[in-house]
Amino acid sequence: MDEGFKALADPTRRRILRMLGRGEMSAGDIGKEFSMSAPSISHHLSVLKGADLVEGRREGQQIIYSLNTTVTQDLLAFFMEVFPGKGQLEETQ
Amino acid sequence: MDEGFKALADPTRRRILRMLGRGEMSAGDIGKEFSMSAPSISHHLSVLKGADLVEGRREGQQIIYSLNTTVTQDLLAFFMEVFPGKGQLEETQ
DNA sequence: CGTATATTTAGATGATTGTCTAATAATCTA
DNA sequence: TAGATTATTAGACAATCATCTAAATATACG
Repeated sequence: MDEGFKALADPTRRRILRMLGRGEMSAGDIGKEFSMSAPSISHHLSVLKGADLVEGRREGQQIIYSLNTTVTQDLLAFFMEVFPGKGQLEETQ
Repeated sequence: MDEGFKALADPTRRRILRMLGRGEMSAGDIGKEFSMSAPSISHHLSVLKGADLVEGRREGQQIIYSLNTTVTQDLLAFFMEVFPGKGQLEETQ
């Protein structure tokens, strides 16, 4: 879970997760939305993959990335433990 | 919000948050549960305070720390945006 | 096969981070 | 006021991190 939180600590990676939350994308298409070199994006994708937050599959020349929700529960569980009763967004005004 | 996620990226700080989730504690009592110098703990508390995740008040010689939930919603909102429908822990098996 | 396209890997570099010891600050009490 | 206790600040250092360019890998297509 440490890797999960570390992966979330970078704004570029959080933005990538938000993008993938709207649907899967190729590495290249992800990179197009950032003013950053392709290797840097590849590095971030690798960190996200290492944290099991995304997964990638090859499709021809491209690699298609999508969310991997397997560790989501672990991350949320931390919030529930620390901030009980805040998980349901009940008190969002 | 960036500071919030950065603050969560360290296991010592997450453990401090869990401890404070069970009730407020003085800096010294927090430090006693770690094999780490007092200045290091103080540094972590400062990071947590800078991220608005905890707050501290002086009480005599001690400084009492407690959770500050003001940014919890922002952090949770990120999860909701990326992983919609996972917030209620409905699918926890 | 040879070239173009898509992506990753390798290696370098500057910035940030976590930790430590030593010193400082704030409060209490005799 | 002097000494003890609690906690922070200052400064140093090694490790990690985000980024870059250059090179390598993988696939597609003529």
